[in-house]
Amino acid sequence: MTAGTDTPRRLQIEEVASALFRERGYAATSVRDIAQALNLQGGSLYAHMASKEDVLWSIVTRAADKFNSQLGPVAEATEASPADRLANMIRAHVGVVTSIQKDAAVFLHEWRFLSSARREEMQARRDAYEALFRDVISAGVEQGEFREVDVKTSAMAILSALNGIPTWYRPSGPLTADQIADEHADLFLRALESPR
Amino acid sequence: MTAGTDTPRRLQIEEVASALFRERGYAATSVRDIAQALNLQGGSLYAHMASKEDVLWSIVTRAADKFNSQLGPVAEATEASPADRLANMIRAHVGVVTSIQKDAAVFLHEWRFLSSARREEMQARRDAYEALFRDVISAGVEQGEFREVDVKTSAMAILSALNGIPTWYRPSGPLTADQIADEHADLFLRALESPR
DNA sequence: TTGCCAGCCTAACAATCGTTAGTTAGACTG
DNA sequence: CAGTCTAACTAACGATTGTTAGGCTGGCAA
Repeated sequence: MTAGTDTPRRLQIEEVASALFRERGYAATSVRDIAQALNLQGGSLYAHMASKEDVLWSIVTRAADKFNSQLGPVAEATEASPADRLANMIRAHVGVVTSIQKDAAVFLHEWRFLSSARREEMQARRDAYEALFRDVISAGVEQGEFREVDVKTSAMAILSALNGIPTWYRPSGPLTADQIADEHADLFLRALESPR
Repeated sequence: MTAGTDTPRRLQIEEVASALFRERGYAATSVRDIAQALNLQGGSLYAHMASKEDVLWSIVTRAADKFNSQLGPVAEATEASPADRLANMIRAHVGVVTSIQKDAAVFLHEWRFLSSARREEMQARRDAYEALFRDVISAGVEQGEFREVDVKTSAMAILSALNGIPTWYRPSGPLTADQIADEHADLFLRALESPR
């Protein structure tokens, strides 16, 4: 009988798989690699998972859920100005990529190895997420708070910069996650704001 | 007898491989996949290449050479101010990622599948390249042209933003490569420059 | 004590992997 | 016309892939 999807063993598997997927990539990580990291045999994993892709799916959806839950409230706080909202969105996004660094890296780079149905679902979620950034930039431009930048280009520049963080951030480094978040918020607000 | 490394057939192989490595990833692309795209059998490729990794190496080094040759002169033009130099570096980098988009994407994402000796060599080249950006930012801060930003964080933000371009840029899109280059140079100079 | 069952093991499966070897058809070269 | 070279073919190799099936074991419930 296949166990549930949130038993302790299953979570261990996902944790180890996340680390390996990140280091070697999903396609280059074998089921036996994952098992070995847990001192198990390859076949034993199938008491806890339905397939290798299932584990990837768990990691990716959990990360996606975290991004949405952390960023949704700030993005929809329309009582704040677009500039404040964008700053909070940047800080929230950096908070996620630094707090679940491994999962975030897998979410960002390995999601395309999902089979087509799941990949398309995730693509749609990513599109919607990017739209949150385009919308707040758009609002800022319309209200004159931001310069007349190209909205899509600016949004992609911001998200690409933030999504690069998991590849170079080290918790033991000289800057805290909060400092990195503030630095990015500062950089991009100055990049966008209209001169006073 | 193995043919040379720049025969027409070899270049075709590299072109097709570059497209497939980009779409599916190096590890998930088989030699037979590459052969099929050229209407050949898998084994036939070995008349033109020593190994699958060799093809990746060709693609990656060619891209790295292009980055160095395009950016080196601009980065070393110390008669220009740091701000001007950084703007030119950004435009040069965007020029490369848009002109050899496929190869650049492979260079940026698949280089880690090289075997260890080659991977370490490429890592060193990447480090040196990133240092060009850190150095110009550093110089700008010292001369007061730039604010007192965190140099490493700013450099990574810029490079991550620029390196994201190959994943979303479409030559048929509304913006030309030059417009995208200018937009990024503009964004990041405003982000860094001291208020007047 | 008995029986159950989760959790692991071993062994094997069909498919596919990168790569090698031997062969063949056709186009040049003398 | 004979000889050589090129570029492809087919076939197979050993290894590895994801996955399945069946058996063993130790601890808990009745």
